[in-house]
Amino acid sequence: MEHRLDRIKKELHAKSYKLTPQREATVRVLLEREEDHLSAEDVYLLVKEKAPEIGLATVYRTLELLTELNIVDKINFGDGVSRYDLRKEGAKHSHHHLVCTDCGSVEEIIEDLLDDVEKIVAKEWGFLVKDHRLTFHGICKNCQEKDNEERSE
Amino acid sequence: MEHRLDRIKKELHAKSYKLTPQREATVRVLLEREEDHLSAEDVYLLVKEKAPEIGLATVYRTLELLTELNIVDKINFGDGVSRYDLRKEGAKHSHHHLVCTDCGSVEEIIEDLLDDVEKIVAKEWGFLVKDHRLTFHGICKNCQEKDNEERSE
DNA sequence: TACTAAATAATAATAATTATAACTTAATAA
DNA sequence: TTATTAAGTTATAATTATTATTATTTAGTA
Ligand SMILES: [Mn+2]
Ligand SMILES: [Mn+2]
Ligand SMILES: [Zn+2]
Ligand SMILES: [Zn+2]
Repeated sequence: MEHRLDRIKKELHAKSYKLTPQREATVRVLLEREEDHLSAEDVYLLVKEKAPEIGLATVYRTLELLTELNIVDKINFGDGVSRYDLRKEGAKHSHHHLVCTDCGSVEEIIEDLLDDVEKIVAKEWGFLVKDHRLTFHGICKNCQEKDNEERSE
Repeated sequence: MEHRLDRIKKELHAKSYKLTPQREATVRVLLEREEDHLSAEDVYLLVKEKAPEIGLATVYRTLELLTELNIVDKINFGDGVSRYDLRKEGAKHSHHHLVCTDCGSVEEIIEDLLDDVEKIVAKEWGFLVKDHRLTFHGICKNCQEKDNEERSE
């Protein structure tokens, strides 16, 4: 954790952004809750535990900055809020998501499954792909099993 | 156009929703601007030309209903608004998009490029895919050509 | 330690979306 | 056709998410 924090500190300094305690606290929250997909408000409430004086606008500004630096991805699952998702160390692209329409769970696919598709897009559409957003909507393994049990009772 | 409108009328009636003039006007706008990706406000302004007395909330309700019926897809390109995208006739899935980060243009890919990926997701993650959202961010053909010209000058 | 651009807190403002309540109407069937 | 009524609409208010403003503070640097 300290390792990744250090890398992020360096990325900030490399672009001559200051490392404030507020920014550090925000990054710590994102690292601690890496699996989650927190909204700005979620992040704000968690950061407040470490740095109670922080303002919501500062959290928004920090998340915007981290997005600009590609440290986090700003994603949207169709509820009214933006969510902020830490990139895996060294990842070039946003990772994929599996959203269960039944229980609401969100699984992550770290492996990049789009290489072939991107080749087609480059070839057929002449589009130079820089990044992607891929989300599947459907029924997660758990919910399928639950359904099966209920049906066989 | 009248053909597709009729189909949509029938889909509404099949679920015992009424076809009001406001809904018809909204659907007509969506059909006329099929290539575009209109926000609720965009739709509202266009519908007002046909039905000046319509309210913005009615447009929101109508778009919500059409989304529920999978006649439109509610999509989000990361600017602050939801956009409403008519499904192609008979399409089971939301289609893909190419968003140019340079000029802001949005191209559509109607062909479904995710069949193979979905098979992997089903097999490896046990996830039952019902729909997907795929957007590529990058540089469109036009902007690439413009860049090349400038560089060679 | 002093300097200064950058960042923050504490608002206020804006923009998008949803809720409420009184009125209107599309579909249905007598 | 007309009466009925659940569903839908308008007008407006409220809520929620996000961004802007401004006076104050501070991180990085010399
Ligand atoms: Mn994720
Ligand atoms: Mn589209
Ligand atoms: Zn589930
Ligand atoms: Zn372009």
